[in-house]
Amino acid sequence: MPERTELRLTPQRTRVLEVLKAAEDHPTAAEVYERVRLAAPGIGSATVYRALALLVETGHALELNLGDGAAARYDANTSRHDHAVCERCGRAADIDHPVPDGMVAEIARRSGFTITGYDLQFRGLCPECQTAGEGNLPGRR
Amino acid sequence: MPERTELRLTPQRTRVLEVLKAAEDHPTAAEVYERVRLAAPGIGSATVYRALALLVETGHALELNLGDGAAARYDANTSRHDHAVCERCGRAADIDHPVPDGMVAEIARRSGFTITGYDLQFRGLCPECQTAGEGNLPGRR
DNA sequence: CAAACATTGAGAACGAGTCTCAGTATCGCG
DNA sequence: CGCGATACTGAGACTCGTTCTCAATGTTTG
Repeated sequence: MPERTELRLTPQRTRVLEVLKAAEDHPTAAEVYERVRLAAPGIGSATVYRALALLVETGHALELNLGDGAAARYDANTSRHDHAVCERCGRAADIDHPVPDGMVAEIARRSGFTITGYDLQFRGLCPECQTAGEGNLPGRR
Repeated sequence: MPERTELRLTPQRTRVLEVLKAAEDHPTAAEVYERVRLAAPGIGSATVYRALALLVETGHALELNLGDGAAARYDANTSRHDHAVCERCGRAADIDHPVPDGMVAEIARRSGFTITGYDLQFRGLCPECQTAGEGNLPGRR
């Protein structure tokens, strides 16, 4: 895999990376763009999208696909981890419990695919929503 | 739990369901639309999208979000299974190899979530794209 | 310094999907 | 059967997130 490692650190890219690192949540590209604009109003969306792609490519960020047809989310925590997504409030908890290598190998063997990775999200109710009962969900579609 | 149970089986909806059931692959909505048009040239895309949403809602089909901003895909096989997605051509193969219950229980215990299910997609290269080398990808952007 | 190359911002273009609207089909009921 | 209420349809305009194009600007290297 022709991994790209080098990246010219322009002011724009620095800001994108800063926003990502400061983010407590897992912002979408559009959200990153919004936040970067606060600090650098003149920046173009194309630049932010390009920067994000570059950061992912160079291993400085992860792109998460949390299903649901939602837009990809970005995460400056580049270590491998999965998520448990609350079906009620949308909160995502980090899960650090990889699928066993043996299972991946077995699936590769059966399917004929060369497996380079996987995305795994658990669905359920977070502890808060379990106790909160059937009341007030926030404005999730 | 199924909010909506009734569904009027119009000719258009019947065709959409037929196409889905006949599909060996996991067509996107746009592909379903194309195929339905072969049999019913006058049909509108809105009708197909509406029919697909309805089929998913009534439990006759599954909607797969295979990540990466790709279009949703539909599957008339409504039993639990996962997918391996080709990063090159987008094709999805069925994977019938569930995550062990023990692992799910362990994750529930550690995270405090009540886990009701999970979505798992493997990424990689399908057999065809492995042998096809770096040449001719289909019209994937 | 100058040519070669990389990066940028603006906005056009794109593709998937949704919405609106007027017309048509179907249903329920007297 | 007749008729009004309701559901469904097709066309196409529209939205939204994202990518592309391109001229301008910045940076590197010889």
